[in-house]
Amino acid sequence: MDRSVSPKAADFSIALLAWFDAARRDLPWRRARTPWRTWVSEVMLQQTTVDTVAPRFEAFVERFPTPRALAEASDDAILSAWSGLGYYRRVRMLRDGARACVERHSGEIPTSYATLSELPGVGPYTAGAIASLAFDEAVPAVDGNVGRVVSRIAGLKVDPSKPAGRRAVEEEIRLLMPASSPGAFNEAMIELGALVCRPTRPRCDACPVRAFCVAVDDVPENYPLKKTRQESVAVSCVRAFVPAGDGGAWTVAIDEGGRLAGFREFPGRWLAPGESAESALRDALSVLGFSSITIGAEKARCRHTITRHRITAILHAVRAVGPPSSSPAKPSSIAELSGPGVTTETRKLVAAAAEVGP
DNA sequence: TACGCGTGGTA
DNA sequence: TTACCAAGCGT
Repeated sequence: MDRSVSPKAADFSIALLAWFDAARRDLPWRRARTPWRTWVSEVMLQQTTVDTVAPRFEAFVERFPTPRALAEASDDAILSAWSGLGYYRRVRMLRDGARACVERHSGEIPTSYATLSELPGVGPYTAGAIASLAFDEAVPAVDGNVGRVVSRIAGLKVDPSKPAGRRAVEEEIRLLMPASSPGAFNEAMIELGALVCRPTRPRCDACPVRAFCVAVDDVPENYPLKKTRQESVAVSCVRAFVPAGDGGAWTVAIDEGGRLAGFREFPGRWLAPGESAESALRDALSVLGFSSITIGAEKARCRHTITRHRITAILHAVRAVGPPSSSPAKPSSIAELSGPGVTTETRKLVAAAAEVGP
């Protein structure tokens, strides 16, 4: 590797690593750099901010200290431990990856990029991050930060979120990366993107590698190429608060396989254009086996966004005779309705209803 | 390849 | 208020 590193690349690394040594943040996953802690943190940080992950990281690795511990955990346990992090599919994939370690590697985490890449939920970035940060393998790890930093430094007019753009960025990294400390190099590039080479208002005046940067003399914000975004869609849904016991209400579990699988929510459904809330609720509750349905007043409403769907959820008070025991609907206590087993939309509705009054 | 997947923060 | 995300991955 060293033979391909030019004197200019060596100067780049020296400047970058000196900056990182002084500026690196004290983050939980950096305090003990084990392979498992690295893996967990990288998955948590996918599309999720440091401020969201930091307060939840230690509790998770304390509860599941090894891949084997997570491999053997129940759905309820992992979803509860992941509560508040979003993208719940990630923790199921992490568990699948942990199970693969148990089944194929005696519970150990593979040490090479190639073998890490064969684990479920481990893509090019995560494999590169674990291999380099935990095992010091000299491989690129291109996340959103690194894609932005490298496209600016090299003046690449590519979209690093696409495979072709990512490969172009990886080629540049191979020219720059020092054989002596690839892990520190990758982590420093990520940190540079987060603290200095930001998406908007980059702090080029404080950049340790501005002497090597093409975009600093251009318009840095023009790099990298932006991905085209889907238009967001406004949708409404109606839900029923059918009392069940002391402050509680009937809920249904979301089907396995769909989004938010495993969480509970108030019964209801999307509102078709022009459809009345009353007929939609009557329909949804009948399907679940409720009878003698009386739709009451609006009890609460909330706004909630899931990816590109802007949802307005409206909760109605409803009186009805409970369904037979064969129904998927079950009673939930008031405590459960504001706990980690329900969707965020449900917690918002419960909170909004509490503000109005019981 | 384009899309779906959750959440909380910022402009 | 809405737009745009923030350390991606699987399908």
